Amino acid sequence: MRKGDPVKFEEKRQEILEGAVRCFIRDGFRGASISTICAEAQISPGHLYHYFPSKEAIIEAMAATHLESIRARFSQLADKKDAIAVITAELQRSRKGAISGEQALILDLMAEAGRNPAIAKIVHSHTRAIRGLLAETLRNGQATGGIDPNLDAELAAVLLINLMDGSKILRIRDPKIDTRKCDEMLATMIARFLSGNVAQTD
Amino acid sequence: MRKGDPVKFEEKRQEILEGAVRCFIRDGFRGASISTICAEAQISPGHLYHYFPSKEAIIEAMAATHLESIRARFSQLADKKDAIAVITAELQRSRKGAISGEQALILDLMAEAGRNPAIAKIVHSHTRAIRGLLAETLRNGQATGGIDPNLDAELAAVLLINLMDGSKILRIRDPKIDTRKCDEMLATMIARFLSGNVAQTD
Amino acid sequence: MRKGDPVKFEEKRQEILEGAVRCFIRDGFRGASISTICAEAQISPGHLYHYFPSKEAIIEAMAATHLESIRARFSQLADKKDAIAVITAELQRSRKGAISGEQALILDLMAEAGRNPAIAKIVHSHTRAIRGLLAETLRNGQATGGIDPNLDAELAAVLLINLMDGSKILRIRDPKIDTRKCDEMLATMIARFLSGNVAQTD
Amino acid sequence: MRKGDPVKFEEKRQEILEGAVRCFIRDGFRGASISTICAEAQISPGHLYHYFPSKEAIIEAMAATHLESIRARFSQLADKKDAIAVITAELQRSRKGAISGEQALILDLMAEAGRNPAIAKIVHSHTRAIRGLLAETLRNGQATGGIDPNLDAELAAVLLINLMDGSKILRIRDPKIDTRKCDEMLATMIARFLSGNVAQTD
DNA sequence: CATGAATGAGCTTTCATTCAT
DNA sequence: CATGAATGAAAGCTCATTCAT
Repeated sequence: MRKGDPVKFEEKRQEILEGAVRCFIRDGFRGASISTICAEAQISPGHLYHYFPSKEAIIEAMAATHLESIRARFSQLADKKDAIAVITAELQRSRKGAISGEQALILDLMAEAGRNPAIAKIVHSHTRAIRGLLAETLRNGQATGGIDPNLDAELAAVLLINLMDGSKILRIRDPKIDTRKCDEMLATMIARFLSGNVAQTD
Repeated sequence: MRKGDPVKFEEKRQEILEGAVRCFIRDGFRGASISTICAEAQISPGHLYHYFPSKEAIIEAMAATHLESIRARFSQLADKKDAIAVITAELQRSRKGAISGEQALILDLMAEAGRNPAIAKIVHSHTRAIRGLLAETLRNGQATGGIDPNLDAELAAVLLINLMDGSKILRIRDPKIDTRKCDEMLATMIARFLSGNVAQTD
Repeated sequence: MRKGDPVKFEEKRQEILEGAVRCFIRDGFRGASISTICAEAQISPGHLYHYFPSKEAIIEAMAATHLESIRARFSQLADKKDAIAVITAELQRSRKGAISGEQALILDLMAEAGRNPAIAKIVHSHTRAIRGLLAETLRNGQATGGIDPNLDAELAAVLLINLMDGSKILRIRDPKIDTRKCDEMLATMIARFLSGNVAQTD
Repeated sequence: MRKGDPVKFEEKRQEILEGAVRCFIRDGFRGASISTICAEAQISPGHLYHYFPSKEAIIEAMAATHLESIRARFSQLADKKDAIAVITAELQRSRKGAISGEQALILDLMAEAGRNPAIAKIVHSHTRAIRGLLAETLRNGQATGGIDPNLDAELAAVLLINLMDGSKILRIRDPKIDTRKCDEMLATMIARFLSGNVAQTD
């Protein structure tokens, strides 16, 4: 696991992870085999272990990398936009996103986190980060108006994540769904939720 | 796959499936092995193949059975309650539900549906059924008042399923979450969505 | 690891162990592979694990069985003969013994015991048993005369085992050695030791 | 296998062998891996093959070197002392010796010699040398008195080696053994053997 | 109906060895 | 001289599945 040129080493690691992602999307964490990953990354099985000590470690590294890239994207969005726009942008990206099959990957990741403490830890930390970003955006919205100031920002952030998670399953449940209409109604739902109609709550 | 008494045959099948569910919850679809399932169902591996032609078939039958039981529950609820009550009841069941770990099972199922056409088909049909039930309940609500009549009931049903799916991930993302508060805010969200606040939507 | 007929199960286990012994003699513990053992025992690699949970377990079982058979032989000898005859008989058996290569096996076993606590435990218990038997025989000899009564029987037993162990290496050190003469001199050595010449000891 | 400075080359070879010995003691011949040896010798795997063409060659060189150092020690001892003192000195060294675990190494070596002709050859030559030295010492003793002149010096030397070999196993068979007492009785045994007690031999 | 012995492909991982730099 | 990236065969082991009883 030592290396000469740390830069090249890290590059190769990323290359392998990219191959692994493709395999995980195609076959799932358990379904993907080391030899498939090696074929995808164009290296020999022996050499893979130069970069990762175990399949487990590949999954962990991949989870960390993938979730971090999501978090980074959120961070950028959160800087410039209001909560609704952040969520909307993310949902659209999720649907038309560069990496097809990302949804299944996240589902696998969450299912794995339900059984594997190491993955769980990574997911928890990621979740905290995302939730924090969203909550802050919401608080900004509450300060500048437009968002119901009575909402607990942290909890509302939880629900927004909830919605985004659910929408990853949406296409699996019905691949023929009209994405456009669906996004519109999601926007409606979020808007109504955050704007603070008190009609039926108490 | 021969059978003497079709009733006993079906009973045994269900018994095996119940054991399989426990294994799938504990270890996931790939992680659970036939021999584990046999141990759980107290049956020999040879005999198991009397009831199911393959592991694949067990997963499919289990998916069908499990989703059907969810649908049946929904059907009962939908008869008597309004949409909000249906969702709320279901969410609470999901959290405090008899079978702990059911969430992970559903996640696994959805992830599998993303790769396995046979499972996908089962999920699609189940989704259509649930969505139909919810949409009908929503339409009733629109007729009797209390629910925004401008909402497309089918699409709104999609979103409600969305919320329920997402809330399966919620506890995995953060096991320490305050379930009570979260349920309350979910109710708020749904109420605001369905009641039809027009604040920011147009 | 369960079974229908415990007798057949045990028979098969012994059969596998016999094959394993041949492999261990030929290739050593580490050098022998599961697939070699399977070939020797004429079973498939998967099936081997029906009878033993690991290669480690095979080595342990084999060690236990092998050492036990040595102990049983000693036990029989010790009943009827004096110490010198016991050792002499054993040495001759070791040389002309049915199982050729047994010496290398024992060496491997001892080397393994030096690193592997599980094997060490088995060896220790075996050693205690053998030493006890020899010591008793020696004490009988001391009582009936012919063996120096001043000798500590336990310690003397240790030395006799020492001699037998060493003689396992003898043939490896020089395969052309004159076994006959060597045995004679060993008998002389033992006789002189046990008879109790006080010439140079103090 | 090219070399610039033959002296430095040989020094590095020895350095590697020293590292290898430590690995072989710890893990056995098969258990020790090239990369472990490289780590121990602080050298890269590629570079190691500059000095040795194969792992096999390392074992052989190590065997030759190690046995030669034993022979050299014997040679020194044999110059100045009588046979009993030589053996006693060696036994004590073996027990309290600088390199702990050396016993296991020798056992491994002998077991390997039982299977590997190249190693066997080295061992045979070493054995001949040691035996010659001991036999000469014994003949000296027979000439100057104190050692039974009727003993075949070569054969007696074989038995003394026998004893030394066996005592390498002693501590493995029973780590709690009282080394001091054991050494004393070994001295007694050798003394009685060499002094020529005729009590029960004819 | 029911068992569990048996298979063999495939899994993750290790390791001696080679080679470009 | 020296590195460590790279290979590929083989290791121990698991598992879905079949079959004789």
